[in-house]
Amino acid sequence: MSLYEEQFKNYLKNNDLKYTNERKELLKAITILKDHFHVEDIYQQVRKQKSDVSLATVYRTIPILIESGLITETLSEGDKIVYEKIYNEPRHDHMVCLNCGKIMEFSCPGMEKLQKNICREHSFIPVEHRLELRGYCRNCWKNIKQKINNGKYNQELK
Amino acid sequence: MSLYEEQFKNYLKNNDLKYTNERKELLKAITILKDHFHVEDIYQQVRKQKSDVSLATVYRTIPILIESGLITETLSEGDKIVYEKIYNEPRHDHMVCLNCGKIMEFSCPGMEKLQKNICREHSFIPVEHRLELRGYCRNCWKNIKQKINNGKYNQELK
DNA sequence: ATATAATTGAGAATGATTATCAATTGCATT
DNA sequence: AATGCAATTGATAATCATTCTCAATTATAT
Ligand SMILES: [Mn+2]
Ligand SMILES: [Mn+2]
Ligand SMILES: [Zn+2]
Ligand SMILES: [Zn+2]
Repeated sequence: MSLYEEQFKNYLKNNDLKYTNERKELLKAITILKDHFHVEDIYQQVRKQKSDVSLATVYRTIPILIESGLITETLSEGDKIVYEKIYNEPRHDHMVCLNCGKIMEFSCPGMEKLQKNICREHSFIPVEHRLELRGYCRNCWKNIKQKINNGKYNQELK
Repeated sequence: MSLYEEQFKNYLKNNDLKYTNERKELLKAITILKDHFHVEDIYQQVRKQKSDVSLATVYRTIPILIESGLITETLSEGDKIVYEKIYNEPRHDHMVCLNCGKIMEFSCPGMEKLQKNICREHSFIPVEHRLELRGYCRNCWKNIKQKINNGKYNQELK
């Protein structure tokens, strides 16, 4: 039994929740998914596993996966929420390109330290943080500069 | 004419947009609103001004207010988005209490510097950032500790 | 005053998420 | 292994914030 499964089953047991086939499939799905994913990605992955888990159950299970420390809500793009695995994964924050939507990861221990100081100063007990840098990735910025030089920077970028 | 109005009218003119009565009322509304507010707060404020601006127009105007640099999308609580004024206001970030929802502000120049460095390292051109610390405010944490001591920390906190 | 493109309100539509509820199932206990 | 029961599920309806549609209105350049 993987550490992932161990962690999940422990959480379920401690909360009088059952380890159902659907939850087994959903656990498998997120272990397979890479990087950042949407609710719909999870749903599509269980379907690839030839399982009939309903979308309602996907939604119902997400809070459990979060509570059990396996995934987290990373950021929201428009109305869709982006999730990712966090169990045994290194902490990190995100840069999002405003043009192509690419998500890049980085980590910065110095920043964490500053955050802790600030919390102490305000008697605030931190549980989690979310830092999102929005701007333009190398490629998109190159394209934008080009269009500006050609006088084509009217309305649309893409 | 206030700086606020000046800024707004300039933006409108530069983009072939009209300075309508509805936009006048909405501008007035956000100058009156304090701190962090929701779409519904803006709508309620224009109604207090005895104006019949429709909710659709409130939604339509928000992107314009953002584009013209008057307000910004600060954070999202659940499905509702929280806005605040930024014109001539000092930059800052937010702490949100997971128990009572209180939003506290802070600023940290050191953090801004680190962010710039990271962007440079990744050839990322930053436009804006959003940092949100989630945890428990002084009061809520005090209550929580008390309940733990009394063995009452079963499910609900509040 | 006129022309024209932008704007508006009302209400329909969208789309992600949540709630409902009868049928099913995991699992602790005989 | 059979029983009992609370937890779970799928199907589908409901929510609710936001966006879209379109005919009627309005701001602004000339
Ligand atoms: Mn990530
Ligand atoms: Mn603020
Ligand atoms: Zn990009
Ligand atoms: Zn609090």
